[in-house]
Amino acid sequence: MARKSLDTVRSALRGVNGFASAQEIYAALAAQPRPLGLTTVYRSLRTLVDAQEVDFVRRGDGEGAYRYCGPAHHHHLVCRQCGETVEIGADVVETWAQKVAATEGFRNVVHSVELSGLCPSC
Amino acid sequence: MARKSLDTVRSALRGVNGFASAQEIYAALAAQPRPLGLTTVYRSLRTLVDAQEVDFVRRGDGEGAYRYCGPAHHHHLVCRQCGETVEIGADVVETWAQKVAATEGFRNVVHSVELSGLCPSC
DNA sequence: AGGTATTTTGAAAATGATTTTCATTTTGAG
DNA sequence: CTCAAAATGAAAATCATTTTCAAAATACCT
Repeated sequence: MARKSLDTVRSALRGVNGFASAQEIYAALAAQPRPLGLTTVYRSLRTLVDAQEVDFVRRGDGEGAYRYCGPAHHHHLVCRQCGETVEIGADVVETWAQKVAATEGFRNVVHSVELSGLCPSC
Repeated sequence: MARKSLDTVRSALRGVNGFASAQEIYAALAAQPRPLGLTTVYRSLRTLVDAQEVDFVRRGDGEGAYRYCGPAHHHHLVCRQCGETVEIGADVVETWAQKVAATEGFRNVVHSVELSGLCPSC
């Protein structure tokens, strides 16, 4: 499908430390010599998410945020005040999720865990 | 502030087993003898959330969902095919969340855990 | 009760992110 | 080079949510 644009979005996302919204990426690329249309940015992001190359979460205000994310699956603790994000390991949760799923007879279970609070500086 | 409408929304939410979006509550109340305006529904929900009487989370599609939340806090496992919902205890997660928060120095941490998969019948 | 200030409501417009439509451009195969 | 399929993006359409603002309900004072 996408070729050039996919690479563009991917590297834009890689260049970001943490999360970026589609709008932010679009804005960042607008300065570049070859800007991408908003439509294309959304399309590429979706492709990347489908390919599990990119993580997708919702910010508190409902805006979607994307992050380039290697193969590993993990979770975040985000400050609801300043947006500061900490990556956290969640082995406990992983195992728990599997166990619960098994107990209830559910298959193909995926989980999403969101922790939010106030970071030390807020 | 609100008086009648607050009560209306509160009981509408109580009558729901699980989560409901503002739009859903509005639609449900539209049938009632004294319907509430959408604006008022949103206003009341916000008030209830501020008062910590109601829980707020974002569904995957970005729509906000509200749940009347007595003292007990629990989680769900929902079938992505038929919508079947199972309530699950998550003591493990509760403790884990507290520990992680403490480790990172975050205060006032709330967590939301969503598990979804295919239920036995699907 | 009468009158006025304050609060509550909700219809309609505004916002903002995301998706769709669709015509144009680019790319690739033959 | 030519034609068809894939990719692109501008503009319109969606949709949840918020804001605006004027009318309606309620409270308060005399």
